[in-house]
Amino acid sequence: MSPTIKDIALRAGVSYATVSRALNNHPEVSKATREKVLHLAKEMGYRPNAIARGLVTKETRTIGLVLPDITNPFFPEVARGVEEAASESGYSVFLCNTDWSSEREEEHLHALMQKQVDGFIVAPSSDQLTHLLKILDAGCKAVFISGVISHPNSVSIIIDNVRGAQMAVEHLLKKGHRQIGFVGGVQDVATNNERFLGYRKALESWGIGLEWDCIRKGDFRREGGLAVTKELLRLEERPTAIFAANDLTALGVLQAVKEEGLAIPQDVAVVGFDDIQFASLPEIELTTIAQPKFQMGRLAFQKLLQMNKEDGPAKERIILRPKLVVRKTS
Amino acid sequence: MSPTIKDIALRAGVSYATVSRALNNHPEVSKATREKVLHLAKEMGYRPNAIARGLVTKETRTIGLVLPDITNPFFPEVARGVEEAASESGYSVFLCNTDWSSEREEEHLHALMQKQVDGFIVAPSSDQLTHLLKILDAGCKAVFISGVISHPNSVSIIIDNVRGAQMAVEHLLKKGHRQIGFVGGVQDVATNNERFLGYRKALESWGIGLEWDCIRKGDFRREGGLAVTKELLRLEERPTAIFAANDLTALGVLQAVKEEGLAIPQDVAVVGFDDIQFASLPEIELTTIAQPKFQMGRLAFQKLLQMNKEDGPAKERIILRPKLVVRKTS
DNA sequence: AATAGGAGCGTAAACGTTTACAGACATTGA
DNA sequence: TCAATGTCTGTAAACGTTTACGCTCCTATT
Repeated sequence: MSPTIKDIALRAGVSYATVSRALNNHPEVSKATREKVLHLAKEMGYRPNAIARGLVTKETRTIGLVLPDITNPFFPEVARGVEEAASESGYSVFLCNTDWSSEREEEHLHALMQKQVDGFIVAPSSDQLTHLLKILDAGCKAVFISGVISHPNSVSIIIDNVRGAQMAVEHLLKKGHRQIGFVGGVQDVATNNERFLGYRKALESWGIGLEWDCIRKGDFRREGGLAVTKELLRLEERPTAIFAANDLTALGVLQAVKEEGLAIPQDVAVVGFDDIQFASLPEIELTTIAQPKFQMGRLAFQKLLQMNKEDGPAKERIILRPKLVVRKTS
Repeated sequence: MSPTIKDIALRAGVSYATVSRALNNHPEVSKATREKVLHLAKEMGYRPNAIARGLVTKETRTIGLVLPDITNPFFPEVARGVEEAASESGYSVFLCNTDWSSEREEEHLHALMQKQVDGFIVAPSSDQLTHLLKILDAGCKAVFISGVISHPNSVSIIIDNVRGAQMAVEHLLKKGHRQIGFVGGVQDVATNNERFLGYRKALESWGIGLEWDCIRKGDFRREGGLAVTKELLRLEERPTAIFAANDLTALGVLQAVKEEGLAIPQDVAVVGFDDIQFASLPEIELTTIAQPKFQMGRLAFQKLLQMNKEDGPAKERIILRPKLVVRKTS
């Protein structure tokens, strides 16, 4: 179908090894033949077969990006960073969506390994890390976004979730709130656990006891935040403020508050986490904790590339600083 | 590193051709050896090398998804549909982002071809279709989302943009508006052109002349909608309603109207296009034209698969029906 | 004039699979 | 008993590259 290196060799009257060398700018080929080959290649519409090349070089210039929910605006932003950095370096990226399922995550990792990706960027879908460790032990390189794994073949890029959550809750405390609810995300996910921990720490450091009634789990999506908050608001002692584990959840919280006929932030203050682009809409103006999503994506790819080049063990942990963005919901 | 078919063959005491047959469930291998091979494969942690397989079968079980802006919530929804359908069938998907650049689109297509993808799903970034036609002529299969290309190797899945825009504008007309602005998206994109055409048709059929001052181009993002609408609202005869080429733009329009101190929908009514998930937020309640994003993604993959199986020329054109969703901004 | 070195190129092996073909052996039917 | 058939397996080629090795000239050095 498409011409191969042999077809070019035939017409150029040289061996196909020479063609390969010419195309790859190896020095040991004469100017004359290089030009002849290059010209023929263009003329014949030659496209190198990356599969064949990958088979021998053991480098596919391909990475896997495994995300829990591409539908959550936090992740596309990260993905864009990854994709941009990757394509600048001539890499392509496989996108995998897990729907927060550890099983689907594992399946995807399997598939990607078989496709011989040069590395993984994964935002873990659960605390079930055994299959992640397995691929690292198998020699694969990976960088983890939001979720830390200590392994020589990996680097973790995380925001300080505990600190971020603490900042969020302290902000509410400073505003005078004492009854602060927590609407969590998917259970057994590091992100959620850490943010909950930050919530606890903030309350503790202010000498406020945990009110377990005020602590609910959602699903990191709007629907969960909505449903769970409705329950919260019907408590006898309803919270005067709510910290949501992420912005999507916070949007659900806002909706619930509104539907219960309460005012924001007068009756109930709300703080989210992520600072997705929709948090800044004038109709929303959600107070939240910002993370450098796009940069995290770029950084993740850079680190992965770096690990592959100089392949001394990395085991790095990059901790980014969260930033409180105060808007109108608090 | 990882064991190959030959390693298994060695330990099983058979030739590696037999191992291959056993692993692929070929009928001509005895039950005994099949079981021995399968058992050894599991024990040794064998993972087939999809690259090597792809080289001989010329099937990589891999497709390319080329999108203009993964950051626009419309596309992740489509992507999720594609991804889900793909992984159900054992396919992986390359994600490519073009930032609405025709050049980057072409670069991505190049790269994907070299990686021997089995097909493309692309939402064209411009009306510059020559490079798309080129890959089709080269024998690649593709399905196009929102953007129609007539070629035996392609099928197009589009929503009837003209009709949708018409519905949007007619809705505004019925509400009594006569001065209706159009805030467009990126220029020379089919989606934008068709929606503009629908806008014109609606006005014409009601006998209303085009007011070129009321017609502006944005960038399919919030920023564009915001900036451009500010201009619109400062016209002497400012529009009483605005049709935005997509929801992201509409969000910018809403913001502009708000910042100009005008009321929605009393002073200015707004209709968008896409029905992204954030359009339904209680704080937004954007009237818009809905498209079945997730289903479009799934369908796109199915059609692509189908083209590859029964490879008679397809040249299909699937036109989906838009749906007007009336909310509070009109 | 002889030799060393280098430039340019070809040969062949390798990467890990799939698969056409052929061979070995057992089974069946006459 | 022999041929014919069928079942299972092995051999080898192929997919499109890269690259180690070696060969042939040519040039420069002594």
